[in-house]
Amino acid sequence: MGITERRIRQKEEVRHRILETAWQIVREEGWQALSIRKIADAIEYSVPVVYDHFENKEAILEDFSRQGFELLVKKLQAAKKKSDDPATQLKHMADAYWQFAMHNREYYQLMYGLGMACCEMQKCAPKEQIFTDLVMEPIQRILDKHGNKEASPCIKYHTYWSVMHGLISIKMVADSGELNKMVLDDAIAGFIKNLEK
Amino acid sequence: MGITERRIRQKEEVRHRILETAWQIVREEGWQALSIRKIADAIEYSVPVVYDHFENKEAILEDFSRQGFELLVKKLQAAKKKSDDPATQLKHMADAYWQFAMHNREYYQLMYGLGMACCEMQKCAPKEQIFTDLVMEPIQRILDKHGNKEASPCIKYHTYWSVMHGLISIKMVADSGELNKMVLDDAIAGFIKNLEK
DNA sequence: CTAATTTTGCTAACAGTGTTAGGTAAAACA
DNA sequence: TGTTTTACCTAACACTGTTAGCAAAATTAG
Repeated sequence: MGITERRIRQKEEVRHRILETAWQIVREEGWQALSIRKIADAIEYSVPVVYDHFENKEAILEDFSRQGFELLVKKLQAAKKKSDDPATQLKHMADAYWQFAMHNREYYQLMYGLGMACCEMQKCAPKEQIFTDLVMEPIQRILDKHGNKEASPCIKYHTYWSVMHGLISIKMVADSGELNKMVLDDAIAGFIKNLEK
Repeated sequence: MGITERRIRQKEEVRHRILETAWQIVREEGWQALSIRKIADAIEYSVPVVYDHFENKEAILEDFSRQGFELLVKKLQAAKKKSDDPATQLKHMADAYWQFAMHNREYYQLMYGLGMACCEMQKCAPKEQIFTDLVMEPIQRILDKHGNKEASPCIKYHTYWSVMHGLISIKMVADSGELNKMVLDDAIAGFIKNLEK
């Protein structure tokens, strides 16, 4: 009885085309230009069909957000593997984070934009956990190596994260040109030096 | 001939009521709940009257954004005046920035939210200049005092700004509780220490 | 092979949004 | 008093997300 299988496959294909089309619209016109009707037109179906695959518009955005987090985690993991030295790992991850944001602006805007992030971050607790592990571990190693027992690794983790996010988010909204990767490198270098004290 | 004067005053009053009402809606229901029709209903005028005072909705938001920046600059200036020591000034300003963001969430969301900031920051070049002066000067003084000639004050300025913004913006979207003012203090302390090297 | 049932997809609407064209009544001026 | 300006409103346009209800097609059961 391969009939139902075929139907599921067909349904999956429409779902895929919705996401594909939506992504194309976002790339060409930005997030705020994305509408259900535009998607429906592009995939040559009527509007309610879109609602057969996604509960609402937010569900589509959440899907992209999830994709974005998965890609980012992969990039960060790959960056971390490039070295065994914790300080170098933190530098490489900052580099990867910067690259991700610059080459996937649409993802980044969605993931950390005001619209979604508040809802998304809490739902993505496991993903947040990955981030924590990824960053906390090298921080802890540096603190241990230098016998820095006063510093809280949790606070340091948030500091590291904030420095990266702050730089990139400012870069995104007010790309002044002066704000290049040197600033991030400087900030991360300062952060690491402060860990070693 | 005080007639025209009175009419100007009346017109100004309606404009003021529009802003007042809009602000109330934002406080009670958030930015995304603000609509022209709601404003019109609340001030007991028809919709087009709103457009006699503001070219469009964005103009209303820009007005709030301007208010926000003015208030923030005042707070930063006041914080800076509390001390003559440049490091203490940077700390006090970070403190004031944090306080501003926490006690004026609506302003902060608008000023640095994805929607406006891109358009706003460029228009507000003079305001940006104030920020630059406010922060760049103590940074330069610290660098000079410690004979740190390699470091670029421009890069340092952006670093300082990014650390603050990053922390607060993450706090805004994912208020985890762990992310408190201690993190900011830690980050700023590290930043200053790195200036003195 | 026919009849019942599920699935699929559509039209059309609802309740919003920002924005504007066009007309009317009131106020100010000559 | 007549003319012109101003103030204001109704009604619409072109969108948005979302859903109710119906018709046709595909699948399943008898």
